[in-house]
Amino acid sequence: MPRQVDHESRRRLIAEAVCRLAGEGGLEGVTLRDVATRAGVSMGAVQRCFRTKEEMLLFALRYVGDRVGERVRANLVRSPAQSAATALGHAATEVALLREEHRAEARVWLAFLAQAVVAESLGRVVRAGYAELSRNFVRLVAEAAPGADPEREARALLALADGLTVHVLIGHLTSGEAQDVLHGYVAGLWERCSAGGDAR
Amino acid sequence: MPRQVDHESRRRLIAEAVCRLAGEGGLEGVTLRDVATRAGVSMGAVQRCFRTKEEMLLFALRYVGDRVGERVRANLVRSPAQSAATALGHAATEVALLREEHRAEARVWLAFLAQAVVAESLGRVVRAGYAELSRNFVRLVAEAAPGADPEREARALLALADGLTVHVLIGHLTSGEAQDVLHGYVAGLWERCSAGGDAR
DNA sequence: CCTTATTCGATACACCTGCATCGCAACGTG
DNA sequence: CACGTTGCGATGCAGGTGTATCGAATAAGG
Repeated sequence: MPRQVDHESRRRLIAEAVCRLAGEGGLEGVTLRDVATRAGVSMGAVQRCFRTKEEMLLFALRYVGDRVGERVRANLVRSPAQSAATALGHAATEVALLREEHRAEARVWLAFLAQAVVAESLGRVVRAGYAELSRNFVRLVAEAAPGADPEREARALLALADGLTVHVLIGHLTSGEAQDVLHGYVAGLWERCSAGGDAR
Repeated sequence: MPRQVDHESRRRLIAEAVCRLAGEGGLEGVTLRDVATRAGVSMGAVQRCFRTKEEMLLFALRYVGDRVGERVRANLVRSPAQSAATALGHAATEVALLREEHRAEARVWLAFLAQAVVAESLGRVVRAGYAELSRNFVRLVAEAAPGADPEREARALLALADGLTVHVLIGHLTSGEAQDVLHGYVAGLWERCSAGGDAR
């Protein structure tokens, strides 16, 4: 067996090239040739790692999805140290990808999102990602705001975070404004249910 | 001057073909040839109406943006008859494009949105649309919830509506769940500020 | 009637796409 | 050391893309 290369690490290398390209020019700007160039390998290598372009995109999508999910989970495990409410705020901020250094990641995510609406294979992956996020959020909400309906509040928070991400990407909101909105919302949630019964 | 055709109506005809195609296969599935076929004209006619593809997409984007904005505005003018809070709910529901018959429009909008992040020309149009929506929402919030910070609440509501739209399109939420979240949020907003001061 | 301006449909063109193929180089094993 | 297996880079290929061009059909003005 000659020339054994670590396929998995190469796949990650290529996935990162995909992400950088998608962040710059959207998913339509992702070409096998450009990916190969950007990753510093030849087209043949890309073709050996992924039988087809769709397979490559699916891998890249899981790659970024996992990274975001991982960060949220990391936030969760060190949440006991903080109040559940602030943990919720941090998690939402994380999901909203508001920090400047995650802007590229957010662009990639939106590009995949738009494609996932019309491509069922991507849709499945995206849904799975959101399902896990949702579970985590429900848990956090139940802990932080025992009075409210956790399912609904979690859905609202997740949707709000995503909407804010999009609005920041578009340039309709600044990152600071979005953070302010998110912070205000979480504070309101905490206030509403610490006051007693569920809202509505 | 021979064979005078109504260019404007033909442009709208083509824009609708663009929307139908974008709703089915995303913006990448929009081809000049397919557009011409779908609109029932020849490629030459499309090229006479729009010098370039980008020009065509821009027109189509404004076309759907105007339609949504128009519906929101129509909701606004007949709002005096209803409470400002329910008017706000209706407007948000309208923006979220939750009704089944607007699902296609929502897909088109998301397709444009994703492209607008990386194409400045589309971005300007999208931002302009959101700016107008935002103004209307601020007015409604100020009327419905005098206690709260209208700017921030309007931003939150708009982002929430958009986020819900995306989650419904992806299949993470059903239309009913989204409507429930939206309704709950508006109710909470009303409750929070009718109780007195702004939240936080 | 003939000219002329305008629209339209078809086609040509250059380019780019994803995928398949093929020869060469690299390596562990006999 | 030879050898065969495996990876890889380059190139070929068929299809599709946006745009430019061109001839024909049409309808007004002289």
